[in-house]
Amino acid sequence: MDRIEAMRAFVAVVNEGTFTRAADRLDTSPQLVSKYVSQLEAHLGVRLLNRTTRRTHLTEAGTHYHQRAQQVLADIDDMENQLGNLQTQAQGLLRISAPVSFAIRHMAPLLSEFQKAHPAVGIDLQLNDRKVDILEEGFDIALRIGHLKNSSLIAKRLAPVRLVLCASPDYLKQHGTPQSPEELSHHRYLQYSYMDIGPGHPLQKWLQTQGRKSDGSMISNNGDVLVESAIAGAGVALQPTFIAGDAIKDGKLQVILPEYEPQPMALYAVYAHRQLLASKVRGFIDFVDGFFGKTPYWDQF
Amino acid sequence: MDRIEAMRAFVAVVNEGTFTRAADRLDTSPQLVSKYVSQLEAHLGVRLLNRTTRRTHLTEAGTHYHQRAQQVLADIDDMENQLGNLQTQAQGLLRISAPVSFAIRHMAPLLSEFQKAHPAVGIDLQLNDRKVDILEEGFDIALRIGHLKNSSLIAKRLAPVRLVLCASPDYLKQHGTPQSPEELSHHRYLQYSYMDIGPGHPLQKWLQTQGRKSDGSMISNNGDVLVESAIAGAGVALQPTFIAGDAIKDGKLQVILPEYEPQPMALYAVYAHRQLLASKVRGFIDFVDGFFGKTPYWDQF
DNA sequence: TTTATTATCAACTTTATATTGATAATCAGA
DNA sequence: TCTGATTATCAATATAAAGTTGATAATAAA
Repeated sequence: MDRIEAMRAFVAVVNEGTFTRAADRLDTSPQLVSKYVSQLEAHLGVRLLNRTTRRTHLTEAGTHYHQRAQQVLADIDDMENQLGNLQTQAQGLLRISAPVSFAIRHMAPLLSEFQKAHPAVGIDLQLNDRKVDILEEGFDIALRIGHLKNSSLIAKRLAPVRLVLCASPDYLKQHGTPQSPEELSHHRYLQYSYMDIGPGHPLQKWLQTQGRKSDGSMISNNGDVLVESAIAGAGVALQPTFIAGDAIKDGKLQVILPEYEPQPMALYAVYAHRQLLASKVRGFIDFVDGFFGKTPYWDQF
Repeated sequence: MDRIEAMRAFVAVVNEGTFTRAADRLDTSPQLVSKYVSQLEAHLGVRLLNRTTRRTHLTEAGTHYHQRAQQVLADIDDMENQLGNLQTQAQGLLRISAPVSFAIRHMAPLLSEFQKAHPAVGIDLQLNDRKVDILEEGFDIALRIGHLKNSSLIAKRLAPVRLVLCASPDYLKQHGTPQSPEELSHHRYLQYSYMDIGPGHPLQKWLQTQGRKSDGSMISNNGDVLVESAIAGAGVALQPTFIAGDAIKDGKLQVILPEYEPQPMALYAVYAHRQLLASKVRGFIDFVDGFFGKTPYWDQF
């Protein structure tokens, strides 16, 4: 027995006066209403209604139960409506984790446009370059850059992320512009801590050997710093275009060995499940999907 | 799906932290708990829990739902407990309808002893000689005297009700003591309005003919009055011993034609149903049953 | 890596549900 | 008083759901 339905049946009988009219109102048969009320009485161990074939009368217990049951049913309905609204109206707080450098440069317009479209959604944007556990830390969505390993999470590809080797024109004038990967060995590498372009790539060997040097080399876990260093002529950086794009466009950096550009990575939105997704999450995914286009503005140089 | 059980499962999972422990607490299988929560989510159209194999985390919707669901469940439990107590503890107001003359003479000690045994039960005693509709008028029990027609009501026999023909010794001295029904025709009958001893009885004919006379006859719907009149020597009365008993014992009235005494009627407790009887009603029925014994005290003359 | 724990799935058995038709009780009006 | 209409409930059956068991994938800890 679904006790909630049974309670609804009982309350309907009391309010409508007869089993038949209650059945009409609940879109069911009088037999079923009768059964429901009987089961409810059996469950409670109390007679709620004195019924003849022509009329029904509440017992003392029934009077008490009716009052409170009505309240409980109203509570449940209210609760479910509230959840329904939460669901359809896209409201609540959307917690997003995003990579530091990307977020600083490119997320402000995205978020402000999203909030224009969904005014009831609050946003909590946390910048992290480590791989957060979105469930454990309570994130709705994490934006990630890289080649994703398969996991139980859903990943939606949002934009390509090109990596380019680049250095300042001044630096290249001084040290020469490499024409092949081998010539790179004479250059200083501005290394990003978590860089991984995959094994087998022509540049891979250079990246690894440079990383091991300790003579005046530079490592950072922040791409902006490395790009700024490259602009200042400190060496060669392998960085995504969403960081280096502006400097390239302005002529402050020059792309080298473009024919050896690694396979592009991608920006992903990662979230926990596909079904019964809160609409604030659904809405954000849909919104950000296609926002940057196939060739994002930062790649237009 | 029983939504209440599903809510209980969800709340247990949240409070216990895992599906398995929740299942332990609810004495069921983790599979079932999982199913319940899934169904609840499907019903609500919202994901309530983000779950991995190792841990569960509430969603925003889940947090809201958990709070309110806990409240609703507590409400329901409280409501049912209250009804349970009402049921087991015999409390509430017991509404009784009883015949006027009987109640006046014999119910006070019964009721006061009953209330000693069940202090939480209040009594509303309404005196009526008409046949009340106990459901329509909201009575729990009606005491009735007579031969009951079968109906949908339950009738429990409580005591025999003997009818005796009687008159005052003075009256009999003046008019003679009848030795056969035929001799009654010379006597004045103090008639009770609703008297019916059934067809075929030797006295039946006399009762009917006397009732039609209009010369100084006496009719009342109250037996006390008729008995008082008989004591005063106004005529012969056919009245129950619970009214006339005292006067007979005191010698103020004399029984005549005892060998023609009608088949005894009975005092009945009439109530609406056998199952799920409120315990105040059950308690009263049990209490009054046997209270008067096989030969009630008013018949001991 | 291996082992243990956990949530969920899938298939099945058992139980409950809802539907239909029938019945007894009651009321209204003739 | 009788007939027809209304009403609650019963009984039987077809359908759907619940609950059970064993298996699987994912994760955490050893």
